[in-house]
Amino acid sequence: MTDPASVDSGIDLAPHELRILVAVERERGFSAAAAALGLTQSAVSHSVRGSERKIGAVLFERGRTGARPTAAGERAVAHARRILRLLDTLVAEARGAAGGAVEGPLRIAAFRSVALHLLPPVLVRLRAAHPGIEPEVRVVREVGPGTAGEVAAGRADLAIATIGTSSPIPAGLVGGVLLEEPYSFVHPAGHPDPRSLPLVDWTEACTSYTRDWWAAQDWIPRASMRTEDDGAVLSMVSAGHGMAIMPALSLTGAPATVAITDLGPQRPTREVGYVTTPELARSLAVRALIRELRADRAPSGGPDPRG
Amino acid sequence: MTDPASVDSGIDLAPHELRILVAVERERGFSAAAAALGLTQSAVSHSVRGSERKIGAVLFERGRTGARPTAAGERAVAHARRILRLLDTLVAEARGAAGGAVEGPLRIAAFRSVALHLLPPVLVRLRAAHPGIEPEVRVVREVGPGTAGEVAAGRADLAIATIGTSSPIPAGLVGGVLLEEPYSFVHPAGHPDPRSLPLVDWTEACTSYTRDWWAAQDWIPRASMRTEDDGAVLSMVSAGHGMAIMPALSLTGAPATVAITDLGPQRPTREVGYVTTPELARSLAVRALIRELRADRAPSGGPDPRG
DNA sequence: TCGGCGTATGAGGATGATTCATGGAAGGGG
DNA sequence: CCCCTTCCATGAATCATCCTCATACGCCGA
Repeated sequence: MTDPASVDSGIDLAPHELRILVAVERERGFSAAAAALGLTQSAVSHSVRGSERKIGAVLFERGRTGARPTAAGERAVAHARRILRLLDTLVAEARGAAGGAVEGPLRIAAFRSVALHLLPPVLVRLRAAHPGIEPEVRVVREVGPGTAGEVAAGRADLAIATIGTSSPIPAGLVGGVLLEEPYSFVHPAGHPDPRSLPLVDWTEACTSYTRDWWAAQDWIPRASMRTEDDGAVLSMVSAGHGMAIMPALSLTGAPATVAITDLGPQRPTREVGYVTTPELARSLAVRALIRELRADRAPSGGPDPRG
Repeated sequence: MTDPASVDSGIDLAPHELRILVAVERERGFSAAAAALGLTQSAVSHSVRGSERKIGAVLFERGRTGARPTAAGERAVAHARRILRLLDTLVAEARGAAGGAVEGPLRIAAFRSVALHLLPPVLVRLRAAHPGIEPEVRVVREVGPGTAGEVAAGRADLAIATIGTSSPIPAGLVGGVLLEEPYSFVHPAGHPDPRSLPLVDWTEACTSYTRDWWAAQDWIPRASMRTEDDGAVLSMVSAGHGMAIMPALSLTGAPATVAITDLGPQRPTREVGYVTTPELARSLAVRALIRELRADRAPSGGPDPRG
């Protein structure tokens, strides 16, 4: 401290310190973070204390129930995540530039219907083309920050998200539209008057997309029910308890007990696309995945919106 | 490689290793880098060797004349600079969040006319709003990678660059347009037939912008001369040795010995904007600078292109 | 063949990270 | 009220890592 030359030796945080900060924030506690990292609680305590001394600010409020980040801690953790990701891409890109194969983990955030029905064949082809890539799909609710929020927070490399005027690509991220899928009218097969059934909705339903459509209809649902996810909606409809307006992806592999009716040219639609960071968009693994996603979309028709 | 458990302990490079890579690239040699960092040549050699082992690629070609980066090394060094910068901002912003102030250096790359005529009032207001910020402007020729290249290489935090179809924002970076400035016809005041004078050009002139305009004109310059920069162009014109087509910023504070003629509605224009990395776009200092840049642009008219 | 200029390498010491063992503080039952 | 659990903090010992010193290697030009 007294010697100015001694300052330059250690103002910056080492990667393991950054990892510890991120883990403490994620696990909401020192002990839990230590367990998650395979370290001792003491090591985490020492490391956080050292980081705080280097930075000169308290990063976590320690309490009875664990540790929660302060305002300074929030910022530090957000930067830490991005730095760690850049460190990974540094290694990956340098390897790639050296002529090596594409390899390493690839964290994908997707909502349920995409993870179940769109990604599997894509990832099969991706692994066939690039055996070194290890895709990890995490299902994320498309509410709040949604899947794109996972990318923004550094917890995912690429997100499959609904893209539109009401949910644009977040600032600082890049992305593109993969497919525009129509909503269809789903109802129990053989029901005499399915429109009299209550409407079954779910939390992630993009109501803003369908609201305009409802407003233009001459019939409105008798009642409405809300369920957990689109799979549950399909179960309800299949059991004859209601009808629903669902996007095509959620209807993939629907049982024969439900009937699907096209809503005609005025039907509502939603656009599904990918979102990633500009950095990762340049990485070979992410580009390979986007290529496969596009190749998957291509046979189903539609012009290429790519620039 | 043989022990899988040993892999997770150290794939990522420590800050001091990144610093050494950057120094070797800058100093073009291990010994010179060691001297610059106050280390031993042996330490640099060990460190680079360790980094190469972790990455799995040769980063520098060693020879009797020193060391030069390979393709993999180029990428690694560019990432290293950006990571080191992010580490600095992490500390600075965490301190700021705790103390309430934004502080630290802010490296701006700009071409000559912007540095002379656009930035000064902006930086005055920036320093007034955030006394802790220390802006450092570096004048960079807008040729080759240009100012945006400085950001991509991690040598600047934000670049003022010309943005257009022929020079888009580089992949992996983000940016926005600040102003669209017209080119004007500059000639010696009082000259009877300025169009008969030779055209004075300079290295950075965005000839692609003006070329189309020339093609649509019914008069072509008699001859052309090339000078060092736009300031020299203005001197030549002022001395009566030629005429030129120059953007508005370069004409700020032009002497009374030159006359400026508007080229009418068909005049060529160029767009001037900022370019930064997605990570730094989230930092407080960069955001404050962009805010002041926008505030400066606003009074001169034009809609806000920002999303 | 010999300096001069680069880098590579091995051994030893300093620096720092992790662990072990222990202490303190705050709730929640009995 | 006491105990028990669950957190985090702290000090000393252990262990890994980084740095330096000394030296070896390769390459050029005189």
